[in-house]
Amino acid sequence: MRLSRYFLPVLKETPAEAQIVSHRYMLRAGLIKQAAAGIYSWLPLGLRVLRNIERIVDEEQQLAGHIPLLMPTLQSADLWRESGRYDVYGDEMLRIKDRQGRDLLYGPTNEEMITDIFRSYVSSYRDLPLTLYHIQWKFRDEMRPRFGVMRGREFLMKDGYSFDVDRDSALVAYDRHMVSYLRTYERIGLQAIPMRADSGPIGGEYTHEFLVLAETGESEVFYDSAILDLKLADRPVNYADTDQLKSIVAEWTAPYARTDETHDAALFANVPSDRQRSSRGIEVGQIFYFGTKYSEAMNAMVTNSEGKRVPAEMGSHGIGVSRLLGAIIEANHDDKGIIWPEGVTPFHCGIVNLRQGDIETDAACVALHDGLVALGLDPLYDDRDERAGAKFATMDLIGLPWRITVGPKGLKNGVVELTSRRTGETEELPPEQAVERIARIYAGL
RNA sequence: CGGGGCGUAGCGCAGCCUGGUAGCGCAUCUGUUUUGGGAACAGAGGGUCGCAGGUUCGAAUCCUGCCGCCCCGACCA
Repeated sequence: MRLSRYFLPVLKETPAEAQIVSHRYMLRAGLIKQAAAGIYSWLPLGLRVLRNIERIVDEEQQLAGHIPLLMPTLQSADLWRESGRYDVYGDEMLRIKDRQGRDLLYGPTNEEMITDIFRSYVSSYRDLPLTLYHIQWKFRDEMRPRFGVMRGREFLMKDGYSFDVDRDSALVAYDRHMVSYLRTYERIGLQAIPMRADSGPIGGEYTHEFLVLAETGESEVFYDSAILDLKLADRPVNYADTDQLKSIVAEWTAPYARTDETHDAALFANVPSDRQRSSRGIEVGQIFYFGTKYSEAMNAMVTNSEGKRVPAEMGSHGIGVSRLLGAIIEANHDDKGIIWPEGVTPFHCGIVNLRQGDIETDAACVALHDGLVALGLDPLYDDRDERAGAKFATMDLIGLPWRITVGPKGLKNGVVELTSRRTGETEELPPEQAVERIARIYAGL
């Protein structure tokens, strides 16, 4: 993509309303534009990142054997009356009337709708286990939206719902989700720690929140630093192997890690003192086994192997997709701008032409650009007639992890510069090798 | 929803207290010179001062109401 042909409205000055770094950079780098309190338009660059995250989440869910579908944003109030939540949910639910005076709502979550789909078609344990999920916009009319997409009213979320015939099998679904979430965050380039969460009035210990450590996080968290060393890395995961799932979950839930909601000072004291940590965290996902709350209320029954009709054992599991952008930036930035992890970067690398208009330099940039595109990569070529400083500032702000700098001086020696946004390290090498290097970096992703 | 603050050019702001027909920086456009880390000079365009009403000869400025946005709190992926 040529920058001169793209739509990238970067801001030199920080908009007054943005308080935290991720919000400021999202506005300045032209990722989003606020449409109303807690509601945002996704500009081209922001949309690219959002789609990348969505794609990774989607791929990992399907690897885990979960089935995608798509439910609407608008829902009829009837299902919510059936579950009893229409009156309970309160002002956070955006309620709408259509022209016939029927009560609709903009879905804040989808337990009712998925339970209705499930009960319409599934009646036997032979069709289980089943996990259905979608990635869809939600609306929760927060009292106080803030921090940009970290705490918007409209947000994109992957929400999945597991259905099983009994508790044991539902807990396998729970483990499967935890493993798939660990893989997802790792691919995105984030360290998200599963922490024992508060299960609320339903009770039970089977809920974990995934938190990204960041000063601007809204939750206070306490953990054993040993958990930071855990990595799935290239470990092969077989989702059919419930023992493997269980052992991975055991590994990640062994070190102490809790939010202030569930924090237990006595237990925390057992952690060796040099490993006791407390900090702030951003919640980017939650898994939750809640049993038969909705299946009983909405009569979602299945026949088990003994011929008995039992309510389905359910869990709901969410990843805040749009919120992840904010979390990624909070965890990956410096004073010049964003530093995207390779897994989600909107463009694989930037190409900076230091002498736009110089025939040889222009030709070298185009050759680099086309060479990368031929390998299936997506470079952003800054072909504006600007000074080097302005071009570098833009590249630093929008945070592409790699930059190739092309100028007449280097070309005289047959080299271009390859610079890492994260480390700032620069290496001179022939253009063809720069292309190969970029290709190799992205090969496994 | 309670408390506080803000709304003036695309962005960041001054002017308001003490009323007299709108200004600065950046950005934009034209031209010239420039070009290895946010260029210089010259010129130009762009605003019903959030909306409505009131006071006044006259309102960005004073008064009233409304709308929007931000911050702190209680609630949340």
